[in-house]
Amino acid sequence: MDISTLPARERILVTAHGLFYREGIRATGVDRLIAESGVAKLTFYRHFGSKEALVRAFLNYRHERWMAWFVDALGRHGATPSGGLEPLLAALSEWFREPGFRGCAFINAVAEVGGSVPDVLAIAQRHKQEMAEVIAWLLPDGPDTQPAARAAALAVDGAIVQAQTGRAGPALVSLKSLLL
Amino acid sequence: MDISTLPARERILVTAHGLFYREGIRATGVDRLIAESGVAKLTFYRHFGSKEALVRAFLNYRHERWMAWFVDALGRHGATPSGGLEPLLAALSEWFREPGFRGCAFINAVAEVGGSVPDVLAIAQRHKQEMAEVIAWLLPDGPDTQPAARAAALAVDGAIVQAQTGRAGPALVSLKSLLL
DNA sequence: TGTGAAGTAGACAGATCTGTCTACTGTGCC
DNA sequence: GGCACAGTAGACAGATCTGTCTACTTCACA
Repeated sequence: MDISTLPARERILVTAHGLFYREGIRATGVDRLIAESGVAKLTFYRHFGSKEALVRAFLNYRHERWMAWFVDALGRHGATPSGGLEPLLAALSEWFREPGFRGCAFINAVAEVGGSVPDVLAIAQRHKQEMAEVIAWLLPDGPDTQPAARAAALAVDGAIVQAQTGRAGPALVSLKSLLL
Repeated sequence: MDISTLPARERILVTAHGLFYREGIRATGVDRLIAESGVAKLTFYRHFGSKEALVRAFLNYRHERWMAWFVDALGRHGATPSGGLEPLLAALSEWFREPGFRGCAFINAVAEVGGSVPDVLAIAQRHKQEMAEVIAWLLPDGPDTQPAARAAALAVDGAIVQAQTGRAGPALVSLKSLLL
Protein backbone atom coordinates (compact mmCIF):
# COMPACT_ATOMS: atom_id res chain seq x y z
CA MET A 1 0.00 0.00 0.00
CA ASP A 2 1.34 3.42 -0.95
CA ILE A 3 0.75 5.62 2.03
CA SER A 4 2.55 8.76 0.90
CA THR A 5 -0.65 10.43 -0.29
CA LEU A 6 -2.67 9.72 2.84
CA PRO A 7 -3.23 12.36 5.52
CA ALA A 8 -0.88 12.19 8.48
CA ARG A 9 -3.19 10.39 10.85
CA GLU A 10 -3.91 7.62 8.34
CA ARG A 11 -0.22 7.36 7.48
CA ILE A 12 0.62 6.78 11.14
CA LEU A 13 -2.16 4.24 11.54
CA VAL A 14 -1.22 2.22 8.47
CA THR A 15 2.46 2.24 9.47
CA ALA A 16 1.59 1.22 13.03
CA HIS A 17 -0.52 -1.59 11.67
CA GLY A 18 2.40 -2.94 9.66
CA LEU A 19 4.98 -2.62 12.41
CA PHE A 20 2.85 -3.62 15.41
CA TYR A 21 1.55 -6.70 13.63
CA ARG A 22 4.82 -7.77 12.05
CA GLU A 23 7.30 -7.00 14.80
CA GLY A 24 5.18 -6.56 17.91
CA ILE A 25 3.94 -3.61 19.92
CA ARG A 26 6.70 -3.35 22.49
CA ALA A 27 9.35 -3.99 19.86
CA THR A 28 8.22 -0.95 17.88
CA GLY A 29 9.39 2.41 19.23
CA VAL A 30 7.69 5.71 18.62
CA ASP A 31 10.78 7.03 16.84
CA ARG A 32 10.65 4.24 14.30
CA LEU A 33 6.93 4.71 13.81
CA ILE A 34 7.53 8.39 13.09
CA ALA A 35 10.42 7.77 10.72
CA GLU A 36 8.55 5.13 8.68
CA SER A 37 5.32 7.05 8.46
CA GLY A 38 7.21 10.17 7.35
CA VAL A 39 5.64 12.39 9.96
CA ALA A 40 6.99 14.79 12.56
CA LYS A 41 7.01 13.81 16.21
CA LEU A 42 4.76 16.69 17.15
CA THR A 43 2.22 15.59 14.54
CA PHE A 44 2.24 12.12 15.99
CA TYR A 45 1.56 13.36 19.52
CA ARG A 46 -1.08 15.79 18.30
CA HIS A 47 -3.08 12.97 16.71
CA PHE A 48 -2.47 10.33 19.36
CA GLY A 49 -1.72 11.62 22.80
CA SER A 50 0.46 8.65 23.71
CA LYS A 51 1.71 5.34 22.41
CA GLU A 52 -0.99 3.60 24.44
CA ALA A 53 -3.67 5.59 22.62
CA LEU A 54 -2.10 4.56 19.33
CA VAL A 55 -2.18 0.92 20.41
CA ARG A 56 -5.91 1.18 21.01
CA ALA A 57 -6.44 2.98 17.69
CA PHE A 58 -4.35 0.32 15.96
CA LEU A 59 -6.51 -2.47 17.39
CA ASN A 60 -9.73 -0.76 16.37
CA TYR A 61 -8.32 -0.18 12.89
CA ARG A 62 -7.12 -3.78 12.70
CA HIS A 63 -10.56 -4.97 13.75
CA GLU A 64 -12.25 -3.09 10.88
CA ARG A 65 -9.68 -4.26 8.34
CA TRP A 66 -9.64 -7.88 9.44
CA MET A 67 -13.40 -8.23 9.68
CA ALA A 68 -13.79 -6.77 6.18
CA TRP A 69 -11.19 -9.20 4.86
CA PHE A 70 -12.84 -12.09 6.70
CA VAL A 71 -16.32 -11.47 5.34
CA ASP A 72 -14.91 -10.94 1.86
CA ALA A 73 -12.81 -14.12 1.98
CA LEU A 74 -15.76 -16.17 3.19
CA GLY A 75 -17.81 -14.83 0.29
CA ARG A 76 -15.07 -15.62 -2.23
CA HIS A 77 -15.04 -19.18 -0.90
CA GLY A 78 -18.75 -19.65 -1.36
CA ALA A 79 -20.19 -18.77 2.02
CA THR A 80 -23.97 -18.50 2.26
CA PRO A 81 -26.28 -18.10 5.26
CA SER A 82 -26.59 -21.49 6.99
CA GLY A 83 -24.35 -22.93 4.28
CA GLY A 84 -21.86 -24.60 6.64
CA LEU A 85 -18.26 -24.10 7.68
CA GLU A 86 -16.30 -25.19 4.59
CA PRO A 87 -15.74 -21.57 3.48
CA LEU A 88 -14.37 -20.83 6.96
CA LEU A 89 -11.72 -23.50 6.49
CA ALA A 90 -10.85 -22.14 3.06
CA ALA A 91 -10.60 -18.56 4.30
CA LEU A 92 -8.33 -19.52 7.19
CA SER A 93 -6.17 -21.59 4.88
CA GLU A 94 -5.73 -18.52 2.71
CA TRP A 95 -4.82 -16.38 5.73
CA PHE A 96 -2.36 -18.84 7.29
CA ARG A 97 -0.44 -19.08 4.02
CA GLU A 98 -0.01 -15.34 3.60
CA PRO A 99 3.70 -14.48 3.81
CA GLY A 100 3.19 -11.88 6.54
CA PHE A 101 0.96 -14.06 8.71
CA ARG A 102 1.89 -13.70 12.36
CA GLY A 103 -1.22 -14.91 14.16
CA CYS A 104 -4.11 -12.94 15.56
CA ALA A 105 -3.25 -9.33 16.34
CA PHE A 106 -5.63 -9.37 19.30
CA ILE A 107 -4.31 -12.53 20.89
CA ASN A 108 -0.80 -11.15 20.42
CA ALA A 109 -1.74 -7.78 21.88
CA VAL A 110 -3.28 -9.41 24.95
CA ALA A 111 -0.11 -11.46 25.41
CA GLU A 112 2.11 -8.41 25.00
CA VAL A 113 0.30 -5.59 26.74
CA GLY A 114 -3.01 -7.00 27.99
CA GLY A 115 -1.96 -6.44 31.57
CA SER A 116 -0.57 -2.93 31.17
CA VAL A 117 -2.56 -1.09 28.49
CA PRO A 118 -6.15 -0.43 29.54
CA ASP A 119 -8.99 -1.51 27.23
CA VAL A 120 -6.90 -4.00 25.25
CA LEU A 121 -8.69 -6.93 26.83
CA ALA A 122 -12.10 -5.43 26.12
CA ILE A 123 -11.20 -4.66 22.50
CA ALA A 124 -9.98 -8.23 22.01
CA GLN A 125 -13.16 -9.61 23.54
CA ARG A 126 -15.31 -7.55 21.22
CA HIS A 127 -13.27 -8.68 18.22
CA LYS A 128 -13.70 -12.34 19.12
CA GLN A 129 -17.38 -11.80 19.77
CA GLU A 130 -17.87 -10.33 16.31
CA MET A 131 -15.87 -13.11 14.69
CA ALA A 132 -18.16 -15.62 16.43
CA GLU A 133 -21.20 -13.75 15.11
CA VAL A 134 -19.97 -14.08 11.54
CA ILE A 135 -19.35 -17.80 12.11
CA ALA A 136 -22.88 -18.15 13.50
CA TRP A 137 -24.18 -16.72 10.24
CA LEU A 138 -22.67 -19.74 8.44
CA LEU A 139 -24.51 -22.21 10.65
CA PRO A 140 -28.09 -23.38 10.30
CA ASP A 141 -30.51 -21.56 12.57
CA GLY A 142 -31.54 -23.43 15.67
CA PRO A 143 -31.45 -23.47 19.44
CA ASP A 144 -27.76 -24.38 19.60
CA THR A 145 -26.49 -22.12 16.85
CA GLN A 146 -24.85 -19.75 19.31
CA PRO A 147 -23.06 -22.43 21.37
CA ALA A 148 -21.92 -24.13 18.17
CA ALA A 149 -20.58 -20.84 16.82
CA ARG A 150 -18.72 -20.13 20.06
CA ALA A 151 -17.20 -23.62 19.97
CA ALA A 152 -16.15 -23.13 16.36
CA ALA A 153 -14.63 -19.76 17.23
CA LEU A 154 -12.66 -21.40 20.03
CA ALA A 155 -11.33 -24.00 17.62
CA VAL A 156 -10.42 -21.24 15.17
CA ASP A 157 -8.40 -19.48 17.88
CA GLY A 158 -6.58 -22.72 18.55
CA ALA A 159 -5.82 -23.13 14.87
CA ILE A 160 -4.52 -19.56 14.65
CA VAL A 161 -2.01 -20.01 17.45
CA GLN A 162 -0.89 -23.38 16.11
CA ALA A 163 -0.42 -21.88 12.66
CA GLN A 164 1.56 -19.05 14.24
CA THR A 165 4.07 -21.53 15.68
CA GLY A 166 4.68 -22.93 12.22
CA ARG A 167 2.12 -25.73 12.05
CA ALA A 168 -0.44 -24.25 9.65
CA GLY A 169 -0.95 -27.52 7.78
CA PRO A 170 -1.66 -29.74 10.80
CA ALA A 171 -3.75 -26.96 12.32
CA LEU A 172 -6.07 -26.95 9.32
CA VAL A 173 -6.34 -30.74 9.37
CA SER A 174 -7.26 -30.73 13.06
CA LEU A 175 -9.67 -27.84 12.64
CA LYS A 176 -11.41 -29.67 9.82
CA SER A 177 -11.84 -32.77 11.95
CA LEU A 178 -13.39 -30.67 14.73
CA LEU A 179 -15.74 -28.59 12.60
CA LEU A 180 -16.98 -30.77 9.75
CA MET B 1 7.97 -20.34 47.15
CA ASP B 2 10.84 -19.15 49.36
CA ILE B 3 13.80 -18.76 47.09
CA SER B 4 16.28 -17.23 49.49
CA THR B 5 17.94 -20.56 50.22
CA LEU B 6 18.34 -21.64 46.60
CA PRO B 7 21.64 -21.29 44.75
CA ALA B 8 21.95 -18.18 42.58
CA ARG B 9 21.13 -19.81 39.27
CA GLU B 10 17.90 -21.32 40.60
CA ARG B 11 16.99 -18.07 42.31
CA ILE B 12 17.28 -16.23 39.00
CA LEU B 13 15.29 -18.86 37.16
CA VAL B 14 12.44 -18.92 39.67
CA THR B 15 12.29 -15.12 39.72
CA ALA B 16 12.34 -14.97 35.93
CA HIS B 17 9.54 -17.49 35.81
CA GLY B 18 7.38 -15.35 38.03
CA LEU B 19 8.10 -12.07 36.27
CA PHE B 20 8.18 -13.27 32.68
CA TYR B 21 4.92 -15.14 33.09
CA ARG B 22 3.09 -12.53 35.11
CA GLU B 23 4.25 -9.33 33.44
CA GLY B 24 5.75 -10.45 30.15
CA ILE B 25 9.25 -10.94 28.82
CA ARG B 26 9.86 -7.55 27.26
CA ALA B 27 8.22 -5.79 30.20
CA THR B 28 10.77 -7.33 32.58
CA GLY B 29 14.18 -5.68 32.61
CA VAL B 30 17.40 -7.36 33.67
CA ASP B 31 17.84 -4.86 36.51
CA ARG B 32 14.50 -5.81 38.03
CA LEU B 33 15.27 -9.49 37.62
CA ILE B 34 18.52 -8.99 39.48
CA ALA B 35 16.98 -6.94 42.25
CA GLU B 36 14.15 -9.40 42.89
CA SER B 37 16.31 -12.48 42.79
CA GLY B 38 18.78 -10.85 45.18
CA VAL B 39 21.79 -11.54 43.01
CA ALA B 40 24.60 -9.42 41.65
CA LYS B 41 24.63 -8.40 38.02
CA LEU B 42 27.88 -10.17 37.37
CA THR B 43 26.44 -13.38 38.79
CA PHE B 44 23.50 -13.09 36.46
CA TYR B 45 25.69 -12.66 33.40
CA ARG B 46 28.01 -15.46 34.49
CA HIS B 47 25.13 -17.93 34.63
CA PHE B 48 23.22 -16.68 31.61
CA GLY B 49 25.27 -14.91 28.99
CA SER B 50 22.39 -12.69 27.91
CA LYS B 51 18.74 -11.99 28.48
CA GLU B 52 17.93 -14.07 25.40
CA ALA B 53 19.67 -17.08 26.93
CA LEU B 54 17.62 -16.57 30.10
CA VAL B 55 14.44 -16.48 28.03
CA ARG B 56 15.29 -19.87 26.58
CA ALA B 57 16.20 -21.25 30.00
CA PHE B 58 12.95 -19.86 31.41
CA LEU B 59 10.93 -21.62 28.71
CA ASN B 60 12.66 -24.92 29.29
CA TYR B 61 12.13 -24.55 33.04
CA ARG B 62 8.49 -23.61 32.51
CA HIS B 63 8.04 -26.65 30.29
CA GLU B 64 9.28 -29.00 33.00
CA ARG B 65 7.20 -27.34 35.69
CA TRP B 66 4.02 -27.11 33.66
CA MET B 67 4.19 -30.66 32.35
CA ALA B 68 4.71 -31.97 35.87
CA TRP B 69 1.72 -29.96 37.10
CA PHE B 70 -0.36 -31.12 34.12
CA VAL B 71 0.29 -34.83 34.63
CA ASP B 72 -0.28 -34.46 38.36
CA ALA B 73 -3.54 -32.55 37.89
CA LEU B 74 -4.83 -35.11 35.41
CA GLY B 75 -4.06 -37.85 37.93
CA ARG B 76 -5.82 -35.98 40.73
CA HIS B 77 -8.88 -35.70 38.51
CA GLY B 78 -9.00 -39.41 37.82
CA ALA B 79 -7.10 -39.78 34.57
CA THR B 80 -6.31 -43.31 33.43
CA PRO B 81 -4.85 -44.65 30.17
CA SER B 82 -7.61 -44.59 27.52
CA GLY B 83 -9.97 -43.28 30.19
CA GLY B 84 -11.26 -40.30 28.21
CA LEU B 85 -10.94 -36.53 28.35
CA GLU B 86 -13.03 -35.58 31.40
CA PRO B 87 -9.92 -35.23 33.59
CA LEU B 88 -8.46 -32.88 30.97
CA LEU B 89 -11.45 -30.59 31.33
CA ALA B 90 -11.17 -30.68 35.10
CA ALA B 91 -7.44 -29.94 35.06
CA LEU B 92 -7.88 -26.99 32.72
CA SER B 93 -10.73 -25.66 34.82
CA GLU B 94 -8.41 -25.75 37.81
CA TRP B 95 -5.69 -23.92 35.89
CA PHE B 96 -7.91 -21.21 34.41
CA ARG B 97 -9.22 -20.33 37.84
CA GLU B 98 -5.81 -19.89 39.42
CA PRO B 99 -5.37 -16.24 40.45
CA GLY B 100 -2.10 -15.85 38.55
CA PHE B 101 -3.35 -17.44 35.34
CA ARG B 102 -2.16 -15.47 32.33
CA GLY B 103 -2.47 -17.98 29.50
CA CYS B 104 0.13 -20.28 28.01
CA ALA B 105 3.70 -19.07 28.56
CA PHE B 106 4.72 -20.52 25.20
CA ILE B 107 1.95 -18.92 23.16
CA ASN B 108 2.73 -15.64 24.93
CA ALA B 109 6.46 -15.99 24.31
CA VAL B 110 5.89 -16.64 20.62
CA ALA B 111 3.66 -13.57 20.43
CA GLU B 112 6.20 -11.42 22.27
CA VAL B 113 9.58 -12.55 20.99
CA GLY B 114 8.96 -15.41 18.56
CA GLY B 115 10.33 -13.36 15.71
CA SER B 116 13.42 -12.00 17.44
CA VAL B 117 14.70 -14.60 19.91
CA PRO B 118 16.03 -17.71 18.19
CA ASP B 119 14.72 -21.13 19.26
CA VAL B 120 11.57 -19.81 20.92
CA LEU B 121 9.39 -21.19 18.14
CA ALA B 122 11.05 -24.59 18.33
CA ILE B 123 10.73 -24.74 22.13
CA ALA B 124 7.04 -23.85 21.88
CA GLN B 125 6.50 -26.52 19.23
CA ARG B 126 8.12 -29.14 21.40
CA HIS B 127 6.00 -28.11 24.38
CA LYS B 128 2.78 -28.39 22.38
CA GLN B 129 3.90 -31.73 20.97
CA GLU B 130 4.46 -33.13 24.46
CA MET B 131 1.15 -31.79 25.66
CA ALA B 132 -0.53 -33.58 22.74
CA GLU B 133 1.28 -36.79 23.70
CA VAL B 134 -0.13 -36.65 27.21
CA ILE B 135 -3.60 -36.04 25.78
CA ALA B 136 -3.15 -39.04 23.47
CA TRP B 137 -2.49 -41.16 26.54
CA LEU B 138 -6.03 -40.35 27.74
CA LEU B 139 -7.59 -41.57 24.50
CA PRO B 140 -8.38 -45.17 23.54
CA ASP B 141 -5.76 -46.75 21.32
CA GLY B 142 -6.63 -46.89 17.66
CA PRO B 143 -5.66 -45.76 14.19
CA ASP B 144 -6.91 -42.21 14.77
CA THR B 145 -5.65 -41.71 18.29
CA GLN B 146 -2.92 -39.32 17.13
CA PRO B 147 -5.16 -37.13 14.93
CA ALA B 148 -7.77 -37.02 17.70
CA ALA B 149 -5.14 -35.99 20.24
CA ARG B 150 -3.83 -33.27 17.95
CA ALA B 151 -7.37 -31.97 17.43
CA ALA B 152 -7.99 -31.99 21.17
CA ALA B 153 -4.70 -30.15 21.74
CA LEU B 154 -5.76 -27.51 19.22
CA ALA B 155 -9.05 -27.03 21.03
CA VAL B 156 -7.17 -26.76 24.33
CA ASP B 157 -5.01 -23.97 22.88
CA GLY B 158 -8.15 -22.18 21.80
CA ALA B 159 -9.61 -22.52 25.27
CA ILE B 160 -6.41 -21.20 26.85
CA VAL B 161 -6.39 -18.00 24.80
CA GLN B 162 -10.11 -17.46 25.37
CA ALA B 163 -9.64 -17.94 29.09
CA GLN B 164 -6.75 -15.47 28.98
CA THR B 165 -9.04 -12.77 27.61
CA GLY B 166 -11.36 -13.23 30.54
CA ARG B 167 -13.77 -15.83 29.23
CA ALA B 168 -12.71 -18.91 31.18
CA GLY B 169 -16.25 -20.08 31.83
CA PRO B 170 -17.51 -19.98 28.22
CA ALA B 171 -14.19 -21.43 27.06
CA LEU B 172 -14.68 -24.51 29.23
CA VAL B 173 -18.27 -24.93 28.02
CA SER B 174 -17.18 -24.73 24.38
CA LEU B 175 -14.24 -27.03 24.96
CA LYS B 176 -16.52 -29.59 26.57
CA SER B 177 -18.87 -29.52 23.59
CA LEU B 178 -15.96 -30.11 21.24
CA LEU B 179 -14.24 -32.88 23.17
CA LEU B 180 -16.93 -34.98 24.85
C1' DT C 1 -3.72 40.07 2.76
C1' DG C 2 -3.75 38.14 7.06
C1' DT C 3 -4.83 34.50 10.18
C1' DG C 4 -5.07 30.01 11.98
C1' DA C 5 -4.59 25.15 11.42
C1' DA C 6 -1.63 21.61 10.42
C1' DG C 7 2.47 20.31 8.98
C1' DT C 8 8.06 19.88 9.22
C1' DA C 9 12.80 19.18 11.58
C1' DG C 10 15.07 18.20 15.33
C1' DA C 11 17.02 19.32 20.06
C1' DC C 12 16.25 17.95 24.62
C1' DA C 13 15.02 15.67 29.18
C1' DG C 14 14.83 11.90 31.94
C1' DA C 15 14.07 7.25 32.40
C1' DT C 16 15.31 2.64 31.35
C1' DC C 17 17.48 -0.87 28.64
C1' DT C 18 21.41 -4.50 28.06
C1' DG C 19 25.84 -5.55 28.97
C1' DT C 20 30.84 -4.70 30.95
C1' DC C 21 33.98 -3.86 34.39
C1' DT C 22 36.45 -2.99 38.89
C1' DA C 23 37.05 -4.03 43.55
C1' DC C 24 35.95 -6.60 47.39
C1' DT C 25 34.20 -10.86 50.31
C1' DG C 26 33.40 -15.41 51.93
C1' DT C 27 34.27 -20.35 51.67
C1' DG C 28 35.87 -24.91 50.62
C1' DC C 29 39.87 -27.49 49.76
C1' DC C 30 44.78 -28.94 48.99
C1' DG D 1 48.36 -20.71 54.81
C1' DG D 2 47.14 -19.96 50.17
C1' DC D 3 44.53 -20.60 46.08
C1' DA D 4 40.45 -20.90 43.21
C1' DC D 5 35.80 -20.14 42.90
C1' DA D 6 31.47 -18.08 43.40
C1' DG D 7 29.40 -14.56 45.24
C1' DT D 8 28.37 -9.11 46.41
C1' DA D 9 27.88 -3.98 45.31
C1' DG D 10 27.64 -0.76 42.17
C1' DA D 11 29.73 2.51 38.65
C1' DC D 12 29.70 3.02 33.87
C1' DA D 13 28.85 3.06 28.71
C1' DG D 14 25.99 3.51 25.03
C1' DA D 15 21.74 2.74 23.10
C1' DT D 16 16.92 3.44 23.09
C1' DC D 17 12.57 4.64 25.11
C1' DT D 18 8.47 8.07 25.65
C1' DG D 19 7.21 12.55 25.68
C1' DT D 20 7.97 17.92 25.42
C1' DC D 21 9.32 21.90 23.28
C1' DT D 22 11.03 25.62 20.01
C1' DA D 23 11.16 27.49 15.58
C1' DC D 24 9.89 27.46 10.97
C1' DT D 25 6.77 26.39 6.70
C1' DT D 26 2.75 25.58 3.94
C1' DC D 27 -1.78 26.32 2.70
C1' DA D 28 -6.82 27.11 2.78
C1' DC D 29 -9.86 30.57 3.27
C1' DA D 30 -12.33 34.80 5.13
